[in-house]
Amino acid sequence: MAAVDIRLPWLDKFDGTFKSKSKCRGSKQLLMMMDKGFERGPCNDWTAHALHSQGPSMSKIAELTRLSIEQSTEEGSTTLFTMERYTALPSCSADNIPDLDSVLGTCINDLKRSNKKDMCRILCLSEDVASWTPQNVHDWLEWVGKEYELPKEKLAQALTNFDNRQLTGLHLCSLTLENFCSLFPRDNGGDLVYGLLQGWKDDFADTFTDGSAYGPPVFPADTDQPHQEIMGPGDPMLPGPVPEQAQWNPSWPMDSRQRYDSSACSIGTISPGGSSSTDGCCAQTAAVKIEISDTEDDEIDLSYLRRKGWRNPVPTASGPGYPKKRRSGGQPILWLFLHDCLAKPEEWSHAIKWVNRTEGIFQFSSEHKEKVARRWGEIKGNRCVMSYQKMARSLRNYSNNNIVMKKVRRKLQYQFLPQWRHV
DNA sequence: AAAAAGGGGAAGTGGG
DNA sequence: TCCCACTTCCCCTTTT
Repeated sequence: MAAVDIRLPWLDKFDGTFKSKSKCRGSKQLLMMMDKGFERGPCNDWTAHALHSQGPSMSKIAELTRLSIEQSTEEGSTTLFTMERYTALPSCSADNIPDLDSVLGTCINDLKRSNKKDMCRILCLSEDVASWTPQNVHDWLEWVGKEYELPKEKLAQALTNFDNRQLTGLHLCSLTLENFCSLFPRDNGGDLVYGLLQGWKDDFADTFTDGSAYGPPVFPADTDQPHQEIMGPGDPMLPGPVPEQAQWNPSWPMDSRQRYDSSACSIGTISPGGSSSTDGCCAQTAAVKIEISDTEDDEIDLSYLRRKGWRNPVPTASGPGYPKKRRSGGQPILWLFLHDCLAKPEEWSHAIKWVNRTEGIFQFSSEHKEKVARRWGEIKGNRCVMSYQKMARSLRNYSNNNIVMKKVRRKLQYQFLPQWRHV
């Protein structure tokens, strides 16, 4: 097997000296080595050299870190893994050995944060979305539009919509996907922008925990509070005093209006304000619908997403990772189906449940995981009975697209990546 | 050592 | 015809 040298180009931004060097074999040893190599503190730099016996895991690392692998030298049947000068290490202890995912995840988040902080400086924005003025909202949308090469006319139209309503950052935080897309249509890239907004909020959420902004997530499953509409009364698009409940509440994604008619086993369109029934043959399962206009005239080329590689760091043979447009009547999507199961703990918690809702980590039950799989197979109308093994194969494909990752060394645990933690 | 879980290549399927 | 999002099969590795 060829040696693989992974270099993190952006690490050149960091100064510092190496603090530890060691070698090991196998993932466990790698983690232990990391544990020893890491030291608490804000600026520990390190170099880790590990000899892996598993080639595929290197591909996974590359996917996780949006890196390309350059094969360099042969070294027996091992793979050489190199990382250099990594800063902002997670805390480590004997009881809390970081796994590679979390370490690299921290790495990536630091970079994203760094970029966003730069962008905040350039645009004179607060990192706290909730404190943005209407002008800040305008500037941010404009920047996103340019950064992601959204069509100019469509962007201008959306900017006008936001400007006319003088929406502040707090309003922005409170918008449901549906409401957001009524101002910035999906076909014009609204869902992309909304996803970015969620990622932006997620990345800085822990910075603003005093309740002044969007506070820590509260989920229906975690509380006895009923699901509340988070916008004020009347026109949800109108600015004005935002009620206390208008803090960002990730319960938004499970708006009951965003469900597809599972009895038809297809993703349909439900008009805003309407309701959908989950009665019928598939009543016990309803995946979250993503409403997509069927109007061909309004369709735009979504290749900008592909060019930017958003959510699809590593090109795959099967194409980019951005969820494809689905027309009314399209096929159900697995990760949406899982979201829906997770949103119904009273029905599914014995088979699948959140381990950490904030982090998007969920787990299948060893005993009842097949039930989820069977249900999925029924919804898909498969010829054969769906098994967990086969469903898990599909889930593993999601790792190519950075939608869902397997939690390393956590049996039956998976994690939605930030953009996909809410639907 | 055995079972369960994890992993990935590759070909197939069906809808749009 | 092509693309996408799986599905299916198979076989190997890792973990428990």
